[in-house]
Amino acid sequence: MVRRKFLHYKQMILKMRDGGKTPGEARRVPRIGDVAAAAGVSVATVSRALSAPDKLKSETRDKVLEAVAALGYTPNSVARQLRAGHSRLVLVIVPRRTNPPFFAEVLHGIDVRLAEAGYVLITGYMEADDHDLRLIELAASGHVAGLLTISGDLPKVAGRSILDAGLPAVAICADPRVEGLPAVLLDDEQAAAMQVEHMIGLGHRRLFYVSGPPGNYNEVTRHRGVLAALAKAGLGPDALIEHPGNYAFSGGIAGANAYLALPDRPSGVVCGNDETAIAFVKTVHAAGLRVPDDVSVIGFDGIELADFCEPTLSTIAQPRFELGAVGAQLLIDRLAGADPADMLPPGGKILMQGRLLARDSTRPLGE
Amino acid sequence: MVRRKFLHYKQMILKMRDGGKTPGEARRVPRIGDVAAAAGVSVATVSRALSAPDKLKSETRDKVLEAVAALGYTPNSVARQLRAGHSRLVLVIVPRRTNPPFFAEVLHGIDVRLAEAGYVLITGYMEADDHDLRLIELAASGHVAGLLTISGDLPKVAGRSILDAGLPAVAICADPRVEGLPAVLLDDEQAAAMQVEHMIGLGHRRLFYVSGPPGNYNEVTRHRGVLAALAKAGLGPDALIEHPGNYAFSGGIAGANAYLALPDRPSGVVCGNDETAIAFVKTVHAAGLRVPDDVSVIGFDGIELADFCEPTLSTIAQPRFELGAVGAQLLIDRLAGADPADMLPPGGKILMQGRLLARDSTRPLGE
DNA sequence: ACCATTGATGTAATCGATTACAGAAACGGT
DNA sequence: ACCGTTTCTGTAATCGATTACATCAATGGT
Repeated sequence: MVRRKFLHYKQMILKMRDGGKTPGEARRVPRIGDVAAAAGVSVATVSRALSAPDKLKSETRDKVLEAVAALGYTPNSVARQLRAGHSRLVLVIVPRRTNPPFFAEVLHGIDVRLAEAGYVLITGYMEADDHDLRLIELAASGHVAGLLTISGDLPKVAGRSILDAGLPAVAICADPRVEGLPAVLLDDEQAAAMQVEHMIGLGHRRLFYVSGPPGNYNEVTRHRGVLAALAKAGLGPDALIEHPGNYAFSGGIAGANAYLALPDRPSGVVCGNDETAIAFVKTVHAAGLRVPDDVSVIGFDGIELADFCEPTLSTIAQPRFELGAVGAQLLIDRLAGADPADMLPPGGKILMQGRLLARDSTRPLGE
Repeated sequence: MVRRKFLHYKQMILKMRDGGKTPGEARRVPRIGDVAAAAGVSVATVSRALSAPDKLKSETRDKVLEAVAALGYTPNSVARQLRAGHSRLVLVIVPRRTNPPFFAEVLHGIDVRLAEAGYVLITGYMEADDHDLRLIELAASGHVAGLLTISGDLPKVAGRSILDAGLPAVAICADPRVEGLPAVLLDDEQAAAMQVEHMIGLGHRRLFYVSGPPGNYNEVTRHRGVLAALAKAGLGPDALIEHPGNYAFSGGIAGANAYLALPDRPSGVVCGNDETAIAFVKTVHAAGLRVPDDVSVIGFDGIELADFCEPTLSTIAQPRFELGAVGAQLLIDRLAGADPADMLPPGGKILMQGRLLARDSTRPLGE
């Protein structure tokens, strides 16, 4: 009896919370039981009307669907998810402030593909070492079905990795080098080689290289490509002067200042990404050098903006949308139960090719 | 009996799904019951050890926490959420491909503030009319606690709005003009007036205006500011030639072409945002005009890049991080039960001020 | 030493949906 | 008309955690 009274009170609070201030307009979110009552059937029938309509007599089904529409009922997906044991949410780990124009388009590819397959995307922004625990707990909490990372790193705290949650995961754009983690990547080595070959093809024999962050997966791989291309052209490593960058404007400025301070400046500059290249161009311009007359500069990524700066930037276009979409598809297949080994080439990675965009920031040496 | 057998089988499937192929390594995700068994206590005690530690004898608590650590237990937040009736997820509606450098920073502000308050952000990308239903259903599904929109529009399908779910919501950067919806906005009218006043202060008496998308909230408000500033300077509306834009590169190109075709070109150009301005400069440069020698151009937003193009772009800086953070805080307060009326000025909107950045793309007329 | 009070822990109801099984109704064959 | 199918719908168990209430132990006051 006392118990019943308590429940009644609790119910009132609930009503007030859901509805509004005036009791008259107290309109709570309808539950499956409300629909059942309105249609004069059981909750099981309502559930079936929505998820397996052909199991019902058409007459009953219509009655239920009418009630659903009248009440504006949407199934509570939290309850559904608890019962079903799996969710339709995918967590995407994104580096927080790095290179928004680039990652926005990768995300777009991911989002479009996930949406088509009925999944919803949760973006987890990750700073270098910050906020990791929150994402790890989110992954372990049963809320999400799978994991994508377009950041080179994965949240890790005190030896606890986000992968410990055992979620199906796929890496996009950068490879965290984790055993068994499928990855969709640009062929960075080949693409970086294209940068260098372009320069060499224009007659530049000495190059300045503003890299990405030392140790970064993409940087390491691209660096290998740069050296390989030089070697292939018969040039030794002394043909290359390197400056460590960070894939951001600030790295381009610092790189340019280092370049300007050089006694004998190379005629070609290879940058780790477009933002770096744009900042580089801007900085050497300010110092009185002209691009491409005095120095040729090439970027990497092919962001839209590279076509809107002065001069337009030669660069390597990444298939950003496709990288995202293919990565998302890989995860969708795994969530559907496919074996990664069946979908991937032997190395466990899908490599996509970059495309050289030769524009105005590079030109033949001495012309 | 038969039932028991079925359950047993189901359990096996669960084990295999959670664990792996080899029965030996079948490691399922631990539940609260597993921890209770391991610690030799009831599930209630485990729950209390995690959420109300001081209600337990320290001895018991330690025993439980040990078991938690040993098993690597993380509470299933789906179950928790179902029981609690509310979640820690906040859905942010973001325009899909528009102006990534700008929105990325607003999102950053939102994310930082939400994270501090223990919330997790879900990004719902929204295209003009696409994918709306998915977001509406997500909002109505009980998964999210609140709603932020930094897109001018809100998902709406067949008369059903995302606000019908009754979630606490806050608008940031753009005002969907919905009764009772709190908003954190730039003082667009004032900011646009600053653009014009800057131009007039430099002696430009006739202006070309590449607007945002006609009808867009920001555009409408800024347009009002432009006209007000002209009137204040004693200039009639014939001092302004308008071209409808779209806040993207393409709008800047189209605007520039329209400008170039003019028989008598105004000496000052006011753009709806920085991307538009950058594309405008690029296009008139290609046609042989020089900025700022032949024409002064001012942008809007203050994205990082505006300082890295040639010439550096005069613009109005928006406090992007703060807009996001303040908007997030407003929602957090509402979720904590605060009355919006207590937090907001009478109009229901918090207006933040823009800041003029006078750089190289504008200069006194005739100098 | 006994009862009252406080404190610690356990039992079981609960959140809202799905679904196995049971039971009822409709149908067909003889 | 009766029985066996098939078709449809209802009852109740279930997902994993939280928490009101019950219960039991320990403590203190007299």
